[in-house]
Amino acid sequence: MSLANFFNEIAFKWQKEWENSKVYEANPETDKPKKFITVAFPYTNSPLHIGHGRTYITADIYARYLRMKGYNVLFPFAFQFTGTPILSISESVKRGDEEIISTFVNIYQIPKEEIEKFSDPTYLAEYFKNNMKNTAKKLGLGIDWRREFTTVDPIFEKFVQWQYRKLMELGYIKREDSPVAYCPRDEFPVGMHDTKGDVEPEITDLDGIYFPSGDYFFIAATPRPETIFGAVALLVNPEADYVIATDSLNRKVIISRQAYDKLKYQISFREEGEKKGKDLVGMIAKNPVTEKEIKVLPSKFVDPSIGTGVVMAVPSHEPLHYIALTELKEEFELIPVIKTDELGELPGVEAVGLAQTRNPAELKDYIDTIYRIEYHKGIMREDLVDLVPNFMKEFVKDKIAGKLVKDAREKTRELLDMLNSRITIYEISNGPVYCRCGAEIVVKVIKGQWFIDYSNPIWKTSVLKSLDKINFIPTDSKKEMEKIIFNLQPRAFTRSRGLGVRLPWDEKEIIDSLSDSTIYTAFYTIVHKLKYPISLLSDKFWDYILLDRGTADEISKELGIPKEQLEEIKSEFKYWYPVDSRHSGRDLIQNHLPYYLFHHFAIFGEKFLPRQIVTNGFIRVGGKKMSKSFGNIYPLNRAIDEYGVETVRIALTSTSSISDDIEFNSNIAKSIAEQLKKIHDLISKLLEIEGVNERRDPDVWLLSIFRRYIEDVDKAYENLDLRTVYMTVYYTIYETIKDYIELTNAKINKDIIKKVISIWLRLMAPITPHLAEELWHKMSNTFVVKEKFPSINEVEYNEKSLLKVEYLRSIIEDVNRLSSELGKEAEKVVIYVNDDNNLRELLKKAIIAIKDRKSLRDFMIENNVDDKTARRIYELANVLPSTIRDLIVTTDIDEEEVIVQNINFLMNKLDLREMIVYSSTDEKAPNILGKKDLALPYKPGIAIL
RNA sequence: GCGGGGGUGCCCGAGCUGGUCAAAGGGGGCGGACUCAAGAUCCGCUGGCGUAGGCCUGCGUGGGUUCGAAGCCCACCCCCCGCACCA
Repeated sequence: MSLANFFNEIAFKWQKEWENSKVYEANPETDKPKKFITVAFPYTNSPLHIGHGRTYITADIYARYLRMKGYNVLFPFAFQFTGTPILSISESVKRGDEEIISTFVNIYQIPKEEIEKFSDPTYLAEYFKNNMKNTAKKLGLGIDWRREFTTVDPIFEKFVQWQYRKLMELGYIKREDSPVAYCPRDEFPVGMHDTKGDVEPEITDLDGIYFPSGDYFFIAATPRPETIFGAVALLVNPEADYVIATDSLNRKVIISRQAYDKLKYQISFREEGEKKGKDLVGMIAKNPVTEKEIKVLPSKFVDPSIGTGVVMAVPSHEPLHYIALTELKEEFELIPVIKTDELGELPGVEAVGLAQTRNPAELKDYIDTIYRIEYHKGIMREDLVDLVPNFMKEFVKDKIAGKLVKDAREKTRELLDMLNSRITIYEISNGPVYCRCGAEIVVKVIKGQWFIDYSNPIWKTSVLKSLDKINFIPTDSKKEMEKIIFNLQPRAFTRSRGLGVRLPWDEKEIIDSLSDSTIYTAFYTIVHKLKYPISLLSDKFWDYILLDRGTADEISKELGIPKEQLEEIKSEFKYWYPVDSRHSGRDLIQNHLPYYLFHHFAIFGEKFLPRQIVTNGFIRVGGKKMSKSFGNIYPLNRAIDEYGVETVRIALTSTSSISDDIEFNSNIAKSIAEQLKKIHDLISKLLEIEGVNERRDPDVWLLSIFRRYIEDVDKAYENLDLRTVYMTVYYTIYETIKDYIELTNAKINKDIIKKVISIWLRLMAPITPHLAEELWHKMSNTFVVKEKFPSINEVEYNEKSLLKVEYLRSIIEDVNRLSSELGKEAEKVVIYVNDDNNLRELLKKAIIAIKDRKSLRDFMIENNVDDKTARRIYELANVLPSTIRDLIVTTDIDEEEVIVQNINFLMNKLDLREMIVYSSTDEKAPNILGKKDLALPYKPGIAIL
């Protein structure tokens, strides 16, 4: 049987037992302190993968730890159905999309006949919900499943709608026009999951500037509106088609056909006529700010599909414009607009000279550099004032000339707006991007899009302030969160399609997934008790339960729900809330977690913010972040089958610190599995050995050292430093017990080993509960997962015994090291112990001084020693094993006596024929190999013969 | 640009509350055992010099703090990730 199967059989057995005994069903117990642990729930568009696993197992470990520490722990779970991807996948399946279907077949091994049914989005979501739930159970997550729900449950919809009516009342909802990526054929906004090759469409904005030309206006598109002062010509593509259209002010504008086809989704244009590009050439236009007359010229560089197909030429700052104009052999002016220290007066001209090329592709680096330097370091020239007509001079002088480009750009826009000469144009910057239906994605401006106003200064400030009340793990995540919240902008929170909750006041809109999942953790506390007709769950109901408004009598009368039931539901909410620890992946710091805090604050106020937020790093496979495009998604189920539950639980959570990414691969998993097997076998064997009853130094040493382990592991669990827990519990303790067996020559003390194993199993129970349970039942009939976490009071602590054994171990280690280095077996060993009491005292002082970070100089002055002695003693303090170093501060032993008492033990252990101990101050003792002089306190001189 | 995380030996990768750190663990390489042989498995070695617990070089580069720096501080170079309506 493989190791994976071996552990999985154990695991599944105990999972059944726990379920039968309802170990994880939590109900309010008013006399017991509670802990409420939640995780960010999964989106049900595919099975759980090992990335989910990390967050869920971490939370599970924490929940188990807290339960053992005596808390009443609630750890619930639910499923996110809301969102458009499920719909997109479903539609793709219906369409027979090979890419999607093969993902399900190859990565997730889903049967074909199931996939066919995915054309029903709800079926798909349900299918993956059940699949996920199964996997969660297999993982051993200790969840109270009575409280599971999905975000399309009618009760949940009621709950979310209540929340949004509250936000509306509070004035946190607003409407604005908003650009989105849009498929013109399907007629809906698209995201990454809707595009061919899963490309996220990115939107940038450009400025369209109106240049009057007789009865017409050319609209030139530019990313750098501030260079308008240097625009000395307009360029059009002579081969392209242009459209004449009227805008909302009834002006006749000219843009390319391709631009028109895209911009009609953003701006209300009405097509009036058509012109060839070459027919536009020769027209005279006017620069709207300088009012200079400029020519319309032909250039093949102008791409009619970019911007508006009309370009304002600024040869002074744009190398390509300079090239285009010089090639036309036209006379033109060079008007410098921006000055910088790094670039010359006319960067557009200079770049062409420097690059020694007229090829646009080769000039790209130069152009990027000019853009970057001018934007970040450039200053608008003072003489711009001379270029503009009188009525503009004051504005240009005050707001633009001499100002940083960064600021002047905004002011130039203002100027153009005052002249009614500017529009904003949106473009797909990484285009062309195609919809799965085949059509090219465009940008559409949605009129009156609903927004949540996260930029509201009072709301934002309150949330920022309240961060101090929350414990962040890792601590650095708080800083990150602060910055994100500080920069948080209003968020468009509704979509036109997909599964989810309808917006209560605009029922064709669906509240998007991140926005319906902001206070849903409150829902867990009561969902299992809400067995009422939907119609009864009015706003008054929620107000009473969650906000304590109104009286039970009043609500009971109005809704016909018994008063006692209302009171019970409310008190359950009050018992569990707020969340004590919220767990998620690190990526949610920039969206979900801030929203979670904003909404909690808005609805409940500061008192119900989560007490702690834990964010973990990602899981990498093959050195890369898991993603569909790398094809390296690792389903959790597969990992469990291949390596076993306990191995997966460790590999995904405990092999590195919480903020770091974890690499998951078979080598690591295998070595963990092997170690677990070793532990299993060792404990099983120890429980069978007869053992002795006498109590010797190594016995006391073992107990004493376990006291330290309890302390360390307890603290590590509390801080979710699972790496330390893992190293200590699964390796250090294992080695310690091996050492103990060695030290006692396998004559173990029965009671002591039982006690120590009991502690060991309880220390490992949060991380590997199944293994712990299996072994625990060899000693007891109770559930280890419900036992108390070990306390240091369970074991005696004797520093002297500790030091004695550590000292003997260090001698054994030293002798072994020396003899292996010499390449000869030790037969006879001579040991010199240093019993110079002054030196001992000094050493003790040095150890304390080092701990207190005292400088060498202070140490010298305080103890009246010279530089050389001080350095030597500092060095000695370093050389000592850390356990000994710590112990001799508070206790000491007579080295010679300890060795003499244990001389048989040492000789036995080292396989010696003879062993002699001398004191280094004994003048009669021979100085073999000069080792007598080498002896130092706790670091004896050793001669091997 | 802003924000986050990094640069470790032939390679991957731990360590990063300063001291058993010449630096865990793999992999690769070399040598050995087993084998007719190959594979698998097991053992040893894998910076240099030394061969009595030592010295030198060393954790991106250059400085600094300290009795002591891979770890802390400063500067520089380089790499990766995120930046919104997407779960």
